[in-house]
Amino acid sequence: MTPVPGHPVRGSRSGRPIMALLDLLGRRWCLRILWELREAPGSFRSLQSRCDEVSPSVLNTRLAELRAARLLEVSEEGYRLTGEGRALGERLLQLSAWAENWAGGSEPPQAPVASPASGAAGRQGRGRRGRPANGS
Amino acid sequence: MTPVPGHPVRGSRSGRPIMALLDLLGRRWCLRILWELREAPGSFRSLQSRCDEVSPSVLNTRLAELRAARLLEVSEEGYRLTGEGRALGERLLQLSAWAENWAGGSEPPQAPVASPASGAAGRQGRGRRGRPANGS
DNA sequence: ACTCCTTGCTACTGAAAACGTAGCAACAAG
DNA sequence: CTTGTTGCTACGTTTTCAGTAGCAAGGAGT
Repeated sequence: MTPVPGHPVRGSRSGRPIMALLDLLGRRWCLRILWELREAPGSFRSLQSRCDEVSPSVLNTRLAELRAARLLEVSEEGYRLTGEGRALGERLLQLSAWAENWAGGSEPPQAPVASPASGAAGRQGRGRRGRPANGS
Repeated sequence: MTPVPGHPVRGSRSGRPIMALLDLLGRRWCLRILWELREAPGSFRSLQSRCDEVSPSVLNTRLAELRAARLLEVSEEGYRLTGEGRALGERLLQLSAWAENWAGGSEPPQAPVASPASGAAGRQGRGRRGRPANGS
């Protein structure tokens, strides 16, 4: 089910547009697809290669969702953003600007914080303390 | 593995910060968590209820990732955004503004476009035409 | 017409991520 | 000591993704 503003989505039945958007954008490859199309429209297969060879099944699913959400459409030159999609793309561009700055502040990729690994959450002992979280 | 700007992430080995960000934000509940914390800090369980009872395992994973990404930290009042996190939150606010407009244009929730259902992609016949995609 | 190639997309299977529920340790209050 | 809350971990089920194979519908070349 494609999230559409105005009615409940995964994780929220409020129907608030932002929730529909957050659900839609929170799906894998969705942001990336918008990002790629923001630069230039493209065919299915071209888009697939630009998105690091994403599997066609997922790509097709995302494209269908994004079309249902009216963020992109099909044209002679392939898939491209709609007017609304382009407007959203502009916002994403600002995210990129933020990300550049973010990168500047976290260069040292030398085990900065422990990541919870793959599985469910992590390992470590058992319960924690009784208050906030493990101290900063 | 928590995506960090400066080195490869899921779906992109370019190391571009925007890719790390797109990967991070593309994970479920991530955007929502930032959104909720943007309004006010909160404890683990409070955050869990605000995020529609997200399962604690995923929440914990996301919180760990977001902390590793330095977007949020732990304080007396619970989890809260860092300076960078707050800056990102501002961008998300703009997304909300966009979403409101988006909602205005797509009110009619009466089977506007066929969603590809749950499974892999969809059904329908088999192959399509040989050109762009199924008409707009 | 007949190959050869490209494109859009579907099918199917195995792997990874998310869900959902249960429950423990560490306090705090009564 | 009992009751309640908080931060999380465990783990079995369900959903989503990934990966690969491949078909139908053109188009180009011959």
